[in-house]
Amino acid sequence: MKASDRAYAALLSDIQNGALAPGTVLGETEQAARLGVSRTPLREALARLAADGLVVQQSPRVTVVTDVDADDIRQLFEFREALEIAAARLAAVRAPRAVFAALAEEFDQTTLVGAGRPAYYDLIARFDVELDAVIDNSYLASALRTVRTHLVRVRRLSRDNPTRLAASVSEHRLIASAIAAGDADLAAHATHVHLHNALTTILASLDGAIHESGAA
Amino acid sequence: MKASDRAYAALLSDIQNGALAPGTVLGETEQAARLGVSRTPLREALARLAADGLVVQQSPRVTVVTDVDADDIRQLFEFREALEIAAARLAAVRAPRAVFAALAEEFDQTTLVGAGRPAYYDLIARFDVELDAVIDNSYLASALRTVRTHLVRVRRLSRDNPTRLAASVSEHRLIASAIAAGDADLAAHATHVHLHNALTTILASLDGAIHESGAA
DNA sequence: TATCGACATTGTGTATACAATGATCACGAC
DNA sequence: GTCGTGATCATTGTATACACAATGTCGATA
Repeated sequence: MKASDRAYAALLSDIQNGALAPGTVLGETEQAARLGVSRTPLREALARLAADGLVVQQSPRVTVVTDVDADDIRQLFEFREALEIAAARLAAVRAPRAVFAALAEEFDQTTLVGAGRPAYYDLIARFDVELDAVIDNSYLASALRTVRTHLVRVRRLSRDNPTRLAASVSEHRLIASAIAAGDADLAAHATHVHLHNALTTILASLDGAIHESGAA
Repeated sequence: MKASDRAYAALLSDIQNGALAPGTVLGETEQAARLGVSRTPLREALARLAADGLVVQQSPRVTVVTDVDADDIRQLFEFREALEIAAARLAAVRAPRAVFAALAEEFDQTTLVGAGRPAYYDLIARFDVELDAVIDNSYLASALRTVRTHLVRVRRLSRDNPTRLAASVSEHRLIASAIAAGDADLAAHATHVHLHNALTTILASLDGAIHESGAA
């Protein structure tokens, strides 16, 4: 594995799990030493992170980890909505019926069995992979990848609550079955509803966290 | 100006205007020598072009200029439609009325006067800038920038015809006035129509070019 | 005491040198 | 004659050295 890949993976992970908090200044020399690579591959890693939007060059002198505030989340979800609604419509038109019917069934099972959180996230991931595959659009796929990269941090901010998780499973089931039925409008609207609910929950959780920290 | 910026600008320009044709292999040493920079900044430039999707690392050994075929154009326009419809809707909700009313008026004037091609492209560019500004969404803006970068090459493939240009001005006028009126649905649908017409023209022009070259 | 200037320190931008990997060509064996 | 194996060569990946720019601090002067 290339040193630049290792550096990118390490920095990405550190930023996503919060080890490198927003606002942290990433000096080339410093990070190169920390990760055990030289400055050249580290610069490449930083450039990739900058392209992803996870770090930003504030001045030629300082590269910092980007912040995640409520307005960023708004922007991210506006973008996400545009992409995922388009994706859902395309999938409804193009997807082989069987694939998403099977996924809908699995979402149904997950609800009934009440499987744990990991199982759900795994199922969601497979749903995303299938979606990317049937959409057959590298631009959309690439943009969705960016969105998902940022979502990892957003999810970390808002604690996931079990009620929301159950609702989310049910919403996914509807989206999958709409795609399976070839109903583009329903797939689009169900996606819209899903994202609206997800955003509402996240913002509420964020407000709660602010109030708590304010009270503490 | 940084050497890496110069290299990026030079390569971008060369790719967009066709001096570096699709499929061209870009060796680091070779291009560094050609552009008069060392390999380090050139690598950075190549990385940025790869992030833009204008070049691709086929193997760790060869970086080539990406091809533009009909399927790529389909993908690009699916993506563009998702972004621009979302952008039009957001603008209709958020834009100060006056700004886009003025733009609509200018599009109207352009039609009447029959101003030349450069004036139209200039007006379009200002429309895009205004759109980006009122949308206030860095993710959307960044994705739209990528789309526009690719569109430059697509436009080169299809020769622009005057009839289409006139229609395009008229379509833009409607989009601008819909945004000015705060009518999100109309702005979205007018954008949809505009992109449909643009794509149709491009694909037709592409077919024509193929037949001609086949006949020649 | 406050402000301006100069110098030092730190960190990035670029170049170049070195190491490693992959490809190609030639030679030999089957 | 063809296939396989090895060696050489080119090209990338990484490291390091050097140059330049920016910022901060210290001192001197007003």
